[in-house]
Amino acid sequence: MGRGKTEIKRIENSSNRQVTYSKRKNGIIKKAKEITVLCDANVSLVIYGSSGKMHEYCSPKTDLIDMLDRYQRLSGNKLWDAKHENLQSEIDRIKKENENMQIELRHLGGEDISSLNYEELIAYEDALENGLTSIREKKDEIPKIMRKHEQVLEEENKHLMYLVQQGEMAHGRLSS
Amino acid sequence: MGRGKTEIKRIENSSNRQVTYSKRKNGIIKKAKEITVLCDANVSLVIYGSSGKMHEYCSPKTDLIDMLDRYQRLSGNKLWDAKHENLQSEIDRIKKENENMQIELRHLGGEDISSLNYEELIAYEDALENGLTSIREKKDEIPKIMRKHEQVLEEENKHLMYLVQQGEMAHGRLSS
DNA sequence: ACCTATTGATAATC
DNA sequence: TGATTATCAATAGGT
Repeated sequence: MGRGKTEIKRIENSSNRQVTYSKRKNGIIKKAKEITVLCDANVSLVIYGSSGKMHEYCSPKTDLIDMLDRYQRLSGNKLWDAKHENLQSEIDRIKKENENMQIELRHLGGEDISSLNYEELIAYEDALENGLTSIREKKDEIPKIMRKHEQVLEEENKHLMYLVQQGEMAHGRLSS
Repeated sequence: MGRGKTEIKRIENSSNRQVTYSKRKNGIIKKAKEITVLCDANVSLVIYGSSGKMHEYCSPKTDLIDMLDRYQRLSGNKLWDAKHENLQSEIDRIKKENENMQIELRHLGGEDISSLNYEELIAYEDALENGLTSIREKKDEIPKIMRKHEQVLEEENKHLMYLVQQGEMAHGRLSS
């Protein structure tokens, strides 16, 4: 387009090349914006000219990181290094663990149990009974401990009272 | 361009949107290739349509990873590090959640409860009792359901036996 | 940078 | 989908 057909080959004249770069760069960015709006597409675009300057466009709502994430998932290409992969797999592992625990907690709370079979129900029942027994034992210990503690305190009190009385008596003899 | 001026706003008709997306996507990719050749620019382009399909173009010689490396150096934005930090913080968050659940599970199992105070013990006791009640209700339902099912099967059996007998009698009459 | 002749892209249509 | 074409949009080359 323009005056005279343009062959698609490197423009040798450096300043023409720079001009064309600048114009076409704007054109592409404009088109990227347009397709974003017209078709709700997501576009990520990074351009460098030979001058070294860089320009980018990324559709709103997403950022480059999002785009790249999706790129990886859809293309199967790995952009991040092994370290990131490890982190990702650790996340997946932990999430799974997490989910399992959530399910177990819900089951222990008596929720979402319709899918459980008889054996599983019995296992949960046992687990709950055991837990309950331990908790109750501990709970019942507490008043005893408190009573014991109370007794100790009382004894100590008594002893201290005695000492105080002794002190007062001695004081009385000396000062009055 | 095309027949009638086009406003740059979301195309509501989904199939038109899809067609336009496809055409314009090709257009942009073509332009990216052109600027690459004409101006020796480097271009990285990733597009997704709402259909979920993804297309990319990246100038020859480089690949997306190169582009992103240069992008980071030139823009100062840290994609890898940011990504890395995000993953790490997500791991930390999930691990913490995980740990809390593990503690709760142990508590519900009656383990590691020496640090719990009286109120907490009571709360766990209540939770366990509730869970136990629900589990037991469900557990006790199962034999009833099985018995019902058994009855249905028996009835069905009876009916089938009857049909078989009928069949045999008819067969007997015809063939022997 | 701005201007226009001209090519290129594409919306509508089949 | 894929081709066609009337139109609009981008832009090459000149100033």
